[in-house]
Amino acid sequence: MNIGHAAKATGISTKMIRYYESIGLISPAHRSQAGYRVYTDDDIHALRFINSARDLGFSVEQMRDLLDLWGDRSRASADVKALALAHAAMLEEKARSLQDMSRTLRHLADNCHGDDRPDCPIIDEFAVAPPPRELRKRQPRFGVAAQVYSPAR
Amino acid sequence: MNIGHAAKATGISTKMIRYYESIGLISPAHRSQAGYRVYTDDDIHALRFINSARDLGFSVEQMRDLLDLWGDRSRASADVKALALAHAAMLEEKARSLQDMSRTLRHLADNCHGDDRPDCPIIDEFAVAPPPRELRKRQPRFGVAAQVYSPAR
DNA sequence: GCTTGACCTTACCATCATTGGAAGGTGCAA
DNA sequence: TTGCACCTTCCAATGATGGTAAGGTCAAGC
Repeated sequence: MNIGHAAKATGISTKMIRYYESIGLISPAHRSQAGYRVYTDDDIHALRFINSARDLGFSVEQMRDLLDLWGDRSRASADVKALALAHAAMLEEKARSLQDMSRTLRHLADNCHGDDRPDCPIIDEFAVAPPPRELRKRQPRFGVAAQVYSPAR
Repeated sequence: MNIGHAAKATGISTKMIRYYESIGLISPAHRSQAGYRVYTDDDIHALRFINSARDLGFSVEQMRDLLDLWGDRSRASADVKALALAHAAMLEEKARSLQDMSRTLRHLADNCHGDDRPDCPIIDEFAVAPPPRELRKRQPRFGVAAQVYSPAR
């Protein structure tokens, strides 16, 4: 199976498959005589694993940990569970934070006429509110896959 | 007021202030004889506005739209409200998506012994689940500030 | 006046996951 | 043989941010 076929079979683009190989997330594929990458069923299995983990918001580094555990069947269960639960907690925290943002925005919008009058608290409050000396700790500017916990290695 | 002072007054790093200038989000600051950037109260006002919008998850492009509306007071209210509500809706959708991910993970973890036995559905289901021919449309791989709506220009 | 240290300047490079393109080689079918 | 779809590697860009290096400036203390 060549890389295009593997991409269709796993939902990961050929670009990303090569990238994952280049960063060592997956082991280098075997090559045909012409130099084409050739994928076995086991490779496909691993790529599907990666695709699922990616859909669940795991970062590449987290996937690396999961794949290590996968390879090390003897100690998989407990560690994987801990990793998954920690990740779930982080996802929930992100979700809460997004909801807070949304609530703030809707609150501002509620006090905005929405007609042609120029005064609108969305604009005014934004500008007026002083940045109080970092009580709100600067969030890592967000991307779901940010590493927030250091996983059990 | 020079850039360091402006940074402390607004909560935006000097790096980012220069960056925002370089991409045209803010107009170029006046310069002192020595070439130092000099900021007026109006500039500080704009930077605070940006800081608040950033905290609410707006992308640079979205902030650009908001700043345009800010400058164009005659039609601000309705457009800003629409922009804010659309953004709020997007934030909620992201939050829901994160919660779905979390729920899936916790569900998998529930069926994982968490002891030394090697079988753990977190691992097994990941790998087994086939990637059904793109029913789940590939999410834009997430960052809160992704442009999802095209704002009223 | 000189030194010191804190600030400023520009210009790069790195990050993370991903996409795009260019330039060239390969496989297969008509 | 031609053509097209696929493959290869390499290089660059994205967005928002952090870092660093090499050099200029300012103000205080001596």
